[in-house]
Amino acid sequence: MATGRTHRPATRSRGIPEATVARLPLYLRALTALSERSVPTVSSEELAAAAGVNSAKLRKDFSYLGSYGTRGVGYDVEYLVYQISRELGLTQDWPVAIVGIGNLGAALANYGGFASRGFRVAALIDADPAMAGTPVAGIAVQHTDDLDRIISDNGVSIGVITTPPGAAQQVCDRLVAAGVTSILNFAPTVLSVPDGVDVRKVDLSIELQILAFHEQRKAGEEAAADGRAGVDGDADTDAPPMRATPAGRKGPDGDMPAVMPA
Amino acid sequence: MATGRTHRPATRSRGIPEATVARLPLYLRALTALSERSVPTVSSEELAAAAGVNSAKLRKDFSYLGSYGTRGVGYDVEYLVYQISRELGLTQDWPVAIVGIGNLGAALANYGGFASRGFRVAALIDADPAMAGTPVAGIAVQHTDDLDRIISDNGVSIGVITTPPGAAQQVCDRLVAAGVTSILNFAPTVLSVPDGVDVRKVDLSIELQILAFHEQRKAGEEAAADGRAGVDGDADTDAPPMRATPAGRKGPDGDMPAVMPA
DNA sequence: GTCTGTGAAAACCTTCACAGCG
DNA sequence: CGCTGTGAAGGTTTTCACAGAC
Repeated sequence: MATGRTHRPATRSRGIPEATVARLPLYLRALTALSERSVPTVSSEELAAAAGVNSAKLRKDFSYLGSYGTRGVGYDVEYLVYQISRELGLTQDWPVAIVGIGNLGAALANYGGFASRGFRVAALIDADPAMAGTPVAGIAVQHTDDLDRIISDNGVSIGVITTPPGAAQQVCDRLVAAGVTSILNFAPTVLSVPDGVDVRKVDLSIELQILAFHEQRKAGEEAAADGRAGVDGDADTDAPPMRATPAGRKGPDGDMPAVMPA
Repeated sequence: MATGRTHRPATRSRGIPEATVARLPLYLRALTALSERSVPTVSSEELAAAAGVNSAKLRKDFSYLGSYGTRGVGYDVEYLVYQISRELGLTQDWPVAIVGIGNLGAALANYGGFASRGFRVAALIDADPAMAGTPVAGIAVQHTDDLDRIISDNGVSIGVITTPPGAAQQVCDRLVAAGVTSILNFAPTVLSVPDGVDVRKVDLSIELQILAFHEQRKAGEEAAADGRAGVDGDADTDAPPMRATPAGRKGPDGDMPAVMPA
């Protein structure tokens, strides 16, 4: 068994669907904003608009948590903030360790929204001995050699990996061995972890590629719209970067560009 | 209609399901690694393992693109790389503008994996006049005042927002007005955009909250495991941060913590 | 009357399992 | 044989639409 279990078996964990869990933070953020403006109650319609979902979905989501609304009125903002926080486990504080203090790791360490809701950057870890002791966002960077001790001493169960891709799996293994059971991975690598460890990934380049897919569709479907047409940057050589050896296949379009020594 | 359309209407765009599109970049990355090691062909089983999915899913995904495999053999690596790249629109080059050159924006500008596949950082834009002209990752930062011109001059259709949350919607509006039709949003805000504009969001704190949810579940279900028990950091005051006015409701557990002057 | 909570229907996604090509 | 491609089955998620609480 070498391939990583990345996603949990979906709907489990006391009945709340995974899709709903993924939206609770959105609701919480919208509710927190309302709370700061001292808005006492909110309807499913309003809250849904603020969170960017539709109201039927929101009501169904909330129905998994319990009956927290009042018919004809809406939801009590403070009360919902508390219930969702509790459901998400944010009424306790989660010490987090960031491993790999390059540009991105430092950016995350400095990110304010981090600490705001239940999370606390407990340690910054890097493999570069020259960085040890350097303060980043007010926290001294520690060396990878001490990873085990740092994790245990701080009771860290959530780790963030911002190392180069080549180091990610090794760091992951060490984090897991030290007791981390949830990992947020920014390295563009598929991580293998034992059962019981959760991995979520954030991947820049994947998001851009998904956007490019849709962007291409738009360009293709609306042949020539109107204003601002092809103002192209400076000379781009559009040469297809391919050389390969396939045989005749059945594809929807564009079979292969250049030389094919089949 | 003020609330932003964040997700596309799902399966459309010439039949490829959205879930499949989201995995194509994963396959592409795994294939690129194989290609660099000069592996000529790969089976669905092997490729699936490398991409962290199961093989049935992978085969179904590929079936939406066409019949690109050879029974009894597998898939030609180079050929698939090309087909997926083409499907994702990566055979052309996409100039990208990053708006908001703080820690995160700078980190993205420096991120190598950016340029590797079809994307090119064409412009860095920031609202701070003091930053104008400063080179970041070898590119001079330009001022927000020139946003429109910068977008048009470079033919940018994909924008990345890394501003503080308060500025995000405004920047978004300006990007859209200038012709951007795809946005990658790192600010923790729900963006409103007109139809036809795609928004994807990357949200740190949401990912952490989802992990916390599962982490809490684990802690709750395995009452007291064994080794490394509660070594807590320095004194944390665990006072529930609540004061509100709800009435008796039906929830699964923990109705509200402290003083309730209902 | 208003707005929640929820069964039922519809859409979507994943997994199974096997026919059939090489 | 081995491995792809794919109907069919099984799950999950979204949407609809309305009964019923306030």
